[in-house]
Amino acid sequence: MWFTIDFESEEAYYSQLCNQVILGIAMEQYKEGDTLPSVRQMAEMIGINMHTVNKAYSILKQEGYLKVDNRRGAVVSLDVDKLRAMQELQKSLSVLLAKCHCKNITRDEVHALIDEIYDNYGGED
Amino acid sequence: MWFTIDFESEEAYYSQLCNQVILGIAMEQYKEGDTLPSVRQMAEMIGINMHTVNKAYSILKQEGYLKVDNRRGAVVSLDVDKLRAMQELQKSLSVLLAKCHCKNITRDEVHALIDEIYDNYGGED
DNA sequence: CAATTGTGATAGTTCCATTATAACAGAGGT
DNA sequence: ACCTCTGTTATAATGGAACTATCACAATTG
Repeated sequence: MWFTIDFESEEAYYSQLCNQVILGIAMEQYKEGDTLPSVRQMAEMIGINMHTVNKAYSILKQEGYLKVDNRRGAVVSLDVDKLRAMQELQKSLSVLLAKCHCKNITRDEVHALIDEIYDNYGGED
Repeated sequence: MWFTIDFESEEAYYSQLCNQVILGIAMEQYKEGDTLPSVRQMAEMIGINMHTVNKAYSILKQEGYLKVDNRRGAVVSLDVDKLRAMQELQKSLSVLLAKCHCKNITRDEVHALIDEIYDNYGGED
């Protein structure tokens, strides 16, 4: 996986990194038990400060994507709290779909786009 | 429509207000040509500063939900740039659906949730 | 003229994001 | 034991965003 930070983006560096890790897990380039680069390695690799990487890893840990094993570093470990995830999904979608409706994007177009994106992630779900 | 600010939320006040206006338009409680409360009225009504309301209105204007008519105030005026809206939708969904996949939320569950939410907005779309 | 509209300038406060430097405990390799 | 690497914490400094406050101005309506 190739991690890169868009230094021109308005999105915070730690947020960009979080999202890329989640994308990597969803696309199964990182699987349960795999280790991510250490905070120092990752920091030097993508050109940001160690603490910014640490902040991203801390958030990912809290949200149930990683666990930390001293010496091994950050290990992909999925803690599935489906109920909470569904609640957050509903909240995000309510605003997102409101915008779609205002912009004349039909329900079917949203469904089609979702199928298209979901095909990039693991096989059968 | 009842506008309220959650002062305990991490979300910025201007962002909360933007989303509520968009929700109001999507649910057709505000229609093309309707006027929103003036920046001063709205500010006093929901208990925040005039300039924070102005910031929200400016963003909504730039994103094509309002136009500003001196003396009348903020008028709902939908400028549909569907191509841009689709691009932003795809970007938002790619991260959102990655999280769903990691949390074992199936494609069908996402489709069902979308139908449920979309039913709250205008009729036939 | 009076009142209200959006808008702009300026200033102050608070908080977040980011960087920098330093230090510490825990674990593996030699 | 010693060295090295891990995450983690503390502290400080900087820049910028969010929010508030006050004053002011051009434009429009009654």
